[in-house]
Amino acid sequence: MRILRNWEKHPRMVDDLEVRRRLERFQSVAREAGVKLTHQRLVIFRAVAGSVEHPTAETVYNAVRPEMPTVSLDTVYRTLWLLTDLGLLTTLGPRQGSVRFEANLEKHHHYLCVRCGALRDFDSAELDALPIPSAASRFGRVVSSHVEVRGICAACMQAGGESRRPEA
Amino acid sequence: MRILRNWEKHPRMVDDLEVRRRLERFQSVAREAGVKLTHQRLVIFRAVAGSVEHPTAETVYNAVRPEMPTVSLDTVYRTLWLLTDLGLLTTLGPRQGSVRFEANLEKHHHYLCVRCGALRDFDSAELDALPIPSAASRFGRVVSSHVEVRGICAACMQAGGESRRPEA
DNA sequence: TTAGGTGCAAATTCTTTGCACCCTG
DNA sequence: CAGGGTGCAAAGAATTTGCACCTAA
Repeated sequence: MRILRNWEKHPRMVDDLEVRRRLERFQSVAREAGVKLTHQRLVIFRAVAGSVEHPTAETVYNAVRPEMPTVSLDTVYRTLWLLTDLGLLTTLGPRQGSVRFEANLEKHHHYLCVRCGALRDFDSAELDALPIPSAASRFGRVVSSHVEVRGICAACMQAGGESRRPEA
Repeated sequence: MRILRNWEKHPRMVDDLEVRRRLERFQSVAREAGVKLTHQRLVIFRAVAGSVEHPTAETVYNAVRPEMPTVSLDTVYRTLWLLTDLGLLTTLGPRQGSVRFEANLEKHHHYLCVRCGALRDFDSAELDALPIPSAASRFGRVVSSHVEVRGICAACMQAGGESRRPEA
């Protein structure tokens, strides 16, 4: 059993209405794609859709086991990637070892704590409107862009926090 | 032996003067920190300092072996993390499996190809000056920020590219 | 009914560690 | 010459895969 990181200890929730909206979308997208709506998939998607923490596969696994003690970690992985392929989730690329998933598909930006790895969304109309410099579009087609702000989160400032290898 | 990704096939170089500047900095920082200047460290640092590709540990390993056939992959790892701890390198967090390192410590931004994983720097005075919204600084102290632009790079657009699991 | 989904266990991939020898300072 | 550094091999963590059974449609 791995040591829990700070951000894994304090699950925050997405508001209920939004979760229901995401679940509906899941059901219609899945049906349309001819993908079966299994109990596992529902529960796993709900776990991600209801979290604001950008959980890892293992975090989702832990969140889901009380309700569904027989799931296997590999089903969680397969389901998360399936949901990503269906366009229902987005991944953030591994930070400190593990890929992290999110169900927030709206344009937004990220705050990353380099101490504990906490990763939170924030909105900013001003940043949404950033121009893409030609220095960037020179490399190829541009699909999206967002700002990543790095720092030390309030919890870590206060606690000292278990300092894992930061990524600068 | 893993299949090479597009960006691993076309090593680009940093200009010579800049590499020399970085090597000098390395020597003085290492000396000051009481860290030994071994042949391995020099060669490994030069490999990262001279590349514009944000190489993984394994990419560095391959780049360095012709010159130093007896290095071990774990020495490459230890050296890269040492250099990072000394503040001479920065990491980008793993993308598609592996952590990637860079020696460019100036403020800059990133273009990421979601197909092949190519990751390139670009500069933009305008983006350098972007304001940090209070929605972000609310989470804690802010240390840095940069823009990440995602898209499909020119090589992949043309080639079709081996499509690895993209990170959206 | 039946193809797709799941659980289990084993395999892979990336990275770190323990230990004995080596080389820089 | 002493203590840090290196190479080797083995351990660990994260993720994927093969296979036989199960279940939603």
